[in-house]
Amino acid sequence: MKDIARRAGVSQSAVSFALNGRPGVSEDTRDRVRQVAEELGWRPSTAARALSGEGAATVGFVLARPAETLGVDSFFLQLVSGIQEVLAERHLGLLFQVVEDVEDECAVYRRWWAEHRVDGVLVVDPRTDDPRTGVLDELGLPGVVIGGAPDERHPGLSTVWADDAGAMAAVVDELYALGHRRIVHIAGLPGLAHTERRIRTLRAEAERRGLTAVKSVTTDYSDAEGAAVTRRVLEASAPPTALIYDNDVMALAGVATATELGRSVPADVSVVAWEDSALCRMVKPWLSALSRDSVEFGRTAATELTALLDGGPARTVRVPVPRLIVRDSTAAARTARPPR
Amino acid sequence: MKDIARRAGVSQSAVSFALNGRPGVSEDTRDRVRQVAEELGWRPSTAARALSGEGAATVGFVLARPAETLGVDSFFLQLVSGIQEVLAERHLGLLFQVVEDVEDECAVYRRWWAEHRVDGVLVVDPRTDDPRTGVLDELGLPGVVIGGAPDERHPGLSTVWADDAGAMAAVVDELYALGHRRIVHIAGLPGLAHTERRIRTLRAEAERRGLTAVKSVTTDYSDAEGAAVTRRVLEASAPPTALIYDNDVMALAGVATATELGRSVPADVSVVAWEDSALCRMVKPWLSALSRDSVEFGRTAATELTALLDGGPARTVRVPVPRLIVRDSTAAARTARPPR
DNA sequence: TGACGCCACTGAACCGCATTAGTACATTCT
DNA sequence: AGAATGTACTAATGCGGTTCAGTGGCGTCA
Repeated sequence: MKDIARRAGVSQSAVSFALNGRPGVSEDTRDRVRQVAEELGWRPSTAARALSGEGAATVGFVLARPAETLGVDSFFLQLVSGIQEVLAERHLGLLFQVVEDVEDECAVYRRWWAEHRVDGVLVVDPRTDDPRTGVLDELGLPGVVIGGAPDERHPGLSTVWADDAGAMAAVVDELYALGHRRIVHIAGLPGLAHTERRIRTLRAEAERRGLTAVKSVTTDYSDAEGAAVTRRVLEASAPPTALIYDNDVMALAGVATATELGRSVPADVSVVAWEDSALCRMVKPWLSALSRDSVEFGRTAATELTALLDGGPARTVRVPVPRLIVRDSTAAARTARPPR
Repeated sequence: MKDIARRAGVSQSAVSFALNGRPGVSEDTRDRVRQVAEELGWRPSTAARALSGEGAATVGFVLARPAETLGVDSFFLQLVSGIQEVLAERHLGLLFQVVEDVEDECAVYRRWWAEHRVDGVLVVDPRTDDPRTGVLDELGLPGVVIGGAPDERHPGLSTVWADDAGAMAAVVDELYALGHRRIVHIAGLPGLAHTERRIRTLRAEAERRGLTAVKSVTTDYSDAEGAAVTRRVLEASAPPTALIYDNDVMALAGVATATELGRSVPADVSVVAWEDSALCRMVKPWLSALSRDSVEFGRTAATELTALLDGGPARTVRVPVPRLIVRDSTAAARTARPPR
């Protein structure tokens, strides 16, 4: 900046004013300064900016998953991609970290905030009784909870959520209409807010219709557990005629398992996957799936965070309800008992 | 730091010395200062540190892929996870960005470097004739090329690479031993260095053995193209008896396509996937695959980068050759022509 | 025509840390 | 005892910006 000032024949402060669009310089000077800055390929040092109170121009994103669980999951990359799109426009950086669990995640938030590394964070996989929101509150760290329940009362935090309850209701509607009365929901990690929401909704929907053979089983989202649970429930007496999987990976594993057991999908058992991805169209039968736009989800979350950073109020935003894409893995329930 | 200085009854500089392990303070004072710092939960401001010449304590990672291509790909998340592990130990941040193409990627490097946002970067998906290495050289930005060919002569850059050539040779060996003479390699993006390496190696291996019905076809890694190419080559006259796919997603799509065409895997056609993941064990038949430890790959790359940042020399490191895990999708070639 | 206010700009302080030059005191050497 | 050396610490400076309190020139109005 000193160089620019010298070359433009003005003081350093004038340069600062000119470049930041503040009043105090004539348009002539402003243009001249801009031009010189351009020529010199000048870029403000984020460090210096941050030091003089401007914030770090960076937002944080922590993924609390053991490394081995980071498997075939298109959701996060797409989410991050959407987030990026919005952040990049505003020249905000994304600081990314993978940790083991939420405790570590809290520690990361504390460190980042203390080190003035980030201006805000995006929190994913909210849980029932989540320690992270409390920490953010305590620190005064602006944050957006992605996928959180809207009932959280942490005034400083925004929430972006999908209506899992509505989606689950729609799935049950569809299956019920097809004649399915025995349904098992192979859920994701217990403790995750959306897992609980889905489980609660399924139970409510079942009760409303007087269905007794409907239940949820939690898993760790892995293909292994998905397969294991599938085997267990299909081998029980009075096995379900429809299975709802909380992700595409388990759904695929489930179909493979069912096939091994001699059950045909969808003739003997219908399958619905909660996440839609290329996987769902990669095996026969193509999987009926709940589809949502993860990239857009990310965009929305990032937009909310930037609004928060601009001093806007915390908000709760609902993204569109996932749509059920009916493909080949759902069909009318057998009227008779499935074989053996 | 001012507070610490006051509370400990010393000057700010003494605090700096004490906390950074520099000489100039007695052990007594050092301990006292440390204790006070601890009590106050003090953390150095990275901005201030960066400003006084210490660097940004951050490394950059750019993914140049259109958002829609970021599909089911476990490789990157695992890689990043490994990178994180090493960086976290040293309290280095990871700045992450997704862009459309390598040109944008170069622009990001320039900006990051000009803004003093990063101390170094990790470059993935190196290409033949890659503009990025030149930019890094020009800027003097320390970098590690992940998956690069070792022959690049950019003295400042380290390279971490896997021996695709060796792996490809091993695969051809195996298939040849099984009696396969007509092989098609459904490759990834043309222009990627490792794609070219694999293609070259396959051609060389074929020539060495006098095989004429061996070829590579490039794709965009998507299941759609994988399926399309599979259909095309299997419907040709004298179709291949073995297919090598450059990723697991295409391999899966390929098996599905082959099945649709009435070809059985592995009886009619053998399939090898270049990347091993849960996907390979999620369908029947389980896919034979080339397996490597992506997390470890990430660790290695990050380690090289930290070495570079510490002023170490640029190095070229080879990670273990991917191993071929033989499962159920490879078998001896039919001696007779496959049906129709 | 002098007081007033506005505009365009400058000088200096400051952000939080690292670093270098300098200082006060104690110890050792001659 | 005075000089030389060393130790433990302090004061001052700079990193690259932002910002605030001036300052001088100029037009306006009474």
